[in-house]
Amino acid sequence: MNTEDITSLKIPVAVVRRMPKYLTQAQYLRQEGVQWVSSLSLAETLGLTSSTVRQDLSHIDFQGVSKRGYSTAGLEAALARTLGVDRDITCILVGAGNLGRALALHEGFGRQGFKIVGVFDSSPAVVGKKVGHFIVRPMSSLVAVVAEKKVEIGILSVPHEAAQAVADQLILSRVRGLLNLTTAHLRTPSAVPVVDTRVLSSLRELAYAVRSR
Amino acid sequence: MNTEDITSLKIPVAVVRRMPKYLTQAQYLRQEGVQWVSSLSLAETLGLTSSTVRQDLSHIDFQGVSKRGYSTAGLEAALARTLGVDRDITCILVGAGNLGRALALHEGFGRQGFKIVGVFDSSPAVVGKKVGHFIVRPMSSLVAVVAEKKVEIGILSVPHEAAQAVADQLILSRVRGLLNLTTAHLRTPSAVPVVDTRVLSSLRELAYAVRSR
DNA sequence: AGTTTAACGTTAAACATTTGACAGACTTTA
DNA sequence: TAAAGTCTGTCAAATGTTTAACGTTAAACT
Repeated sequence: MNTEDITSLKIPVAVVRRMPKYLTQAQYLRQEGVQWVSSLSLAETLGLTSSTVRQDLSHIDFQGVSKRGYSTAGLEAALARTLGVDRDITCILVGAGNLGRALALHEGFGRQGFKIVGVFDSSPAVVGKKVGHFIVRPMSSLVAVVAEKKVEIGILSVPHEAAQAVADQLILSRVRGLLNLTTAHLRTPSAVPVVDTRVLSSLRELAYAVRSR
Repeated sequence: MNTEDITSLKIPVAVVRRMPKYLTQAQYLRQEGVQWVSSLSLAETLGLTSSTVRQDLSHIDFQGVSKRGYSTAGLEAALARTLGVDRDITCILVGAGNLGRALALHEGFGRQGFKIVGVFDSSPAVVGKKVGHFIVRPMSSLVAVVAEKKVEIGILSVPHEAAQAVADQLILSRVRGLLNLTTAHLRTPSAVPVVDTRVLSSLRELAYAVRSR
């Protein structure tokens, strides 16, 4: 046996968190027609050191070129492959309140490969209504839709109180990961990763930064 | 001279990031009528170790009690004070697209002290329209509103391409911090902190977690 | 062709964070 | 009033992350 590909063996979480930023920037530069980018210039635009950038990019299966830097197109492709966003990912959204509807209507995620294939809500008042081109479905149809459409990711935008119960239903329906937009902390089996995007927490973190001076 | 209050001297960022979670949980428990909470039980519900919790809470100006733990009400108050969210914070929102409108309509932030006092957009097609009880204002009125209402925080939900320019305008208008909901990386003077809430980055991070196995 | 030099990739040191361990404090119980 | 037991606060070790430094590679130029 052979440690042939160090690259694919557990990338540090701090690095994984930065990878989407590199990807966004590589994508942007490539679209602007820029062909090469150096670790220093990436660092400057993302507020990091060039050393961190080089260290981070050493985890992906892609080489820079002396005196030029990294090819933007190559970097974009390699990062997308590493993150697993080089193929579409099907998602469903649970909770068709203001935030849920905003996300369902936002086309950017779809363009980046995150395809929403269903919008669910537990409230009979909302079920059956249209959100963009979606018709809001009842929670009872969750399991069937996840199975049929091979849904990988569930996006939660329900009220705090309902969050854990909905998360449990999503896990039972066999989604593979959760994006949590609620303020609740979700408990899941370790095979079902959760990433939190808490706007309220971010506001509070910002309050500290603004006021502790 | 005297190092009297170790508590108020630079709390590690990792700790500041967790404080909003402790606050949310303390608030929830207090509302449920729970009076005491131990570091172990906080740790279990938030997915941490009890050691981390005790270490973290030692940074706030509040003491636990042997054999009982922390008073939920006391903890809530102390955390709010430490984070600076014990008084209202005025915010404005720039970008009245789907996401911006959803946030403006979301009442939860207001209940937590983040008072939105204005919604702005650069598009003449949107200016003057209503979003909830707000009338969308033109960017030209930004400086005056920030000064008049003593706005501390600007929330950005504009398209990627416009983000830096809008951030610059917000900084000139003298907001003290930015919540960035765009995919752009914002460059600001160090006196103006930025906290990012990138849904797309979170989705990508989740893609890695789901697919790298 | 050879030299220069910009940039990468990697190492190791510095720094930050997390964790386990335990003394001491306080409540409870008898 | 004393003993038992539980939970905090803190220390120090372990782990994880960031950074500077430097050898190496290959493009560009003479």
